[in-house]
Amino acid sequence: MASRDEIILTTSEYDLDATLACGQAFGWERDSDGWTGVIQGRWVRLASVADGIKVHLAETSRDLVWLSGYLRTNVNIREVVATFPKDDEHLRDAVRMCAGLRLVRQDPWECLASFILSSTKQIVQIRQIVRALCERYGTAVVIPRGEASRFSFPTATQLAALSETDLRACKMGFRAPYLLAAARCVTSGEINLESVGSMKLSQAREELMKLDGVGEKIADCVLLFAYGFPTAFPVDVWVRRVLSQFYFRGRNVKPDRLRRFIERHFGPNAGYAQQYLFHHVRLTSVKKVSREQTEI
DNA sequence: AACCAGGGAGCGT
DNA sequence: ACGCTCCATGGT
Repeated sequence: MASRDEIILTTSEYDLDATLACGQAFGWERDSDGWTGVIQGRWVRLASVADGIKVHLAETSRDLVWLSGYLRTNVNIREVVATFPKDDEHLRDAVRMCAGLRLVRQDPWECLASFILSSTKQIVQIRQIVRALCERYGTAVVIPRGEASRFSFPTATQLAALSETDLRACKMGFRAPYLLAAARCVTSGEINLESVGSMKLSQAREELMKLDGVGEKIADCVLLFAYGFPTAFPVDVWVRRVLSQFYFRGRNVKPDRLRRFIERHFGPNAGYAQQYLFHHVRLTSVKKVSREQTEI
């Protein structure tokens, strides 16, 4: 049968907006027709519909495993949430407020590179840097007639051939040497990103942290957002703040103690819990700021 | 205009 | 182990 370029990916309890805008992936662009992005070199536009996600492709595709694998539409989010600690009302509130927020499964190199660029940057800026990087050094993908051109995220090999000055043209500042060195480590085989996925969590974290510019937080982001380690738990300023507020009466908690609390408290899907807490605190914080501004 | 951003390296204690 | 400063850049 003739395949069409528009399909429905059936799923439920999937908040596409929250999922693609929450700061786990930086390559998605929203317009009035939905979210446009590139997955494994394929242009795709996604939009929420009643029974799932409407998928618009540039080229026909014999199956959508590459897409359902990325979006993790087969994950039963209720089963995930059911593993959260029962007596944690803060987490329950966060889940309720962020219903439908999901974790996606990104390409390891793209995720690693993006989060190397993320340090001390706001999410909007990270998106800008990533876009510049794709447009300058990525590869144009096939797009439907009339659509704006899009580029895949540059491979490690593509970036390894560049200079630090080339990268700085994308406004990444002091992160440029980190990204360049990482690209060259991956290209030379000094680090094997594929092998990281089969390691134990602690070993995988150590492996990623061998890279200059990759500390615990960035390593955990890659382990959670690309490799799908379910207990990886990135702790950034927002998460530190919300954990302190919810579980330590707002006290400043030392890193070691915080790490032990996380491992004991959140259970086998701690990474999802982290994302709910992160998204929740950012939503409430942004709301507070805009309210302050309108009241003045 | 000043402040701060999904951090990390390189120090010193 | 913790705490501090610096790093480059731009958005609110």
